[in-house]
Amino acid sequence: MKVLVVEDDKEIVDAISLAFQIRWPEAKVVSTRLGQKGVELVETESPDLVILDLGLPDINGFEVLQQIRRFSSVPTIILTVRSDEVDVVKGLEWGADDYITKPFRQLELLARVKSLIRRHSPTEEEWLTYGLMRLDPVTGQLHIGDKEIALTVTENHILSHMMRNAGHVVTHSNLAEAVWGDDYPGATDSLKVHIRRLREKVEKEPGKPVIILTKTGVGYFLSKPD
Amino acid sequence: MKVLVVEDDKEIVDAISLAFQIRWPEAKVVSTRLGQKGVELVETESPDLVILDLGLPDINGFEVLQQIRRFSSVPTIILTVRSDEVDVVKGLEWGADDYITKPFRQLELLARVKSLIRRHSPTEEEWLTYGLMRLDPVTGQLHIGDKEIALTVTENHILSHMMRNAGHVVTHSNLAEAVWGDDYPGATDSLKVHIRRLREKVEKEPGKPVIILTKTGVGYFLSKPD
DNA sequence: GCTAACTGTAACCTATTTGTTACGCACCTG
DNA sequence: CAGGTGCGTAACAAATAGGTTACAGTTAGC
Repeated sequence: MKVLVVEDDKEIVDAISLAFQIRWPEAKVVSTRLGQKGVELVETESPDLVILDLGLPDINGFEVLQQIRRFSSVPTIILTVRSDEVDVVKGLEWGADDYITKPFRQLELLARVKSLIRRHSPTEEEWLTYGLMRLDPVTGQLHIGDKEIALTVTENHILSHMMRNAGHVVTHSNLAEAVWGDDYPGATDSLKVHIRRLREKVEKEPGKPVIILTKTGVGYFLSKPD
Repeated sequence: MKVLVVEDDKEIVDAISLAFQIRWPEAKVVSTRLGQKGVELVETESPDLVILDLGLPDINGFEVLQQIRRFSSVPTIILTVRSDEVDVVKGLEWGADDYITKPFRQLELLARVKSLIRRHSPTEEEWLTYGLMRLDPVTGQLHIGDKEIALTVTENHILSHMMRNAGHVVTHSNLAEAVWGDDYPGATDSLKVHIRRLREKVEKEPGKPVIILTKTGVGYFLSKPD
């Protein structure tokens, strides 16, 4: 468990360190007072959690958050003296997971940290459900009613991504990214083949799909479950 | 999107409903003043989000949360008048995902809700709204009241451009540029065909449009909503 | 190292979308 | 009222996107 604190006020850093020392001694706290350095440390230290002050001496806290989010989804709590609601909204919209205003109480900080870590902890197993379908995205086992169907990894990627966006259209590029990662080869031709194969497994009549539907020119979406 | 509010103070319920109505109209708000009823509603209504007051007339809010957590991991925000830190810590440790203290600001509530929902469904989308119409310009899905209509990419270009210029007349050339890019072929004849097709999807009587109106010699515009 | 399963490519077919054209109607102008 | 302009409408043709299938290369498991 490693925590990165990006904060220029030494007192605050000490308070945070102390809080962890007392209540969560096995956690390691790393800190820096510069935003730029903070971004680098996220990369080199790969912390499990970032606590980020919005008012930094070098660059704006939002800027730091934005840069971090370009390559990492590390849980991040923003810290602000201002109780200014605009900052909070902005921070959350830019990808922060939580915020806390200074002055804060130790207990509250730790409770939020704990809650955040729990949410991100990989132990939580999740099932995706949609209508009658239940999918374990870890194993690719799909249940429809009492039938059990084994999906291949690619099919699993596609279907789980669609189920996570239940009811909404997901674009071709979105799906392609979910399957082949950030930059995928130009030809997304195979996508339609995979869709066909999925339909073969999922639909009664693959030729007349009622679950996996097409949005021409855009992508695919799951029909609304009754 | 369905929200369950468990709260006995009618004013608070109204405030929450109002906040959603204004800023997130497609969300449905269900509420009850009793904790026991709240637990049942989580089961029967399967909301996407629960907002739970800790001070309820029948049973303690923690009790409610605990019972919910026995069978559901629905994202839950707890609501408390007390800024008492112990409550907050306890709530978060018992499985709440976030908390907010009364009195709260609409923006903050919605920001937290949005952040929480986003964690549960990763696609964030921006909607264009105008009167009863809501359009997702990324996918071209259009909602009018409870109807969902699929627009083609061209129709999507046209309508989203008009919605972005809500209430103002957009010229033919403006629209043409929005659809076909900087320099479009001379004949914008097809524009009127697309307008016709849009009206077919959007208007009750496409022949007597009341939403997409013509400004002869200039272009088209959206009628003022109500 | 062999087999079965999975994946991507290509060729061909079908469906949908888009642009074109022709024509009708309303309105304006002289 | 004749002629012109601008928009609406419908039918058709072209272009594009998606569906389907077969096949071959790759991978995984035994």
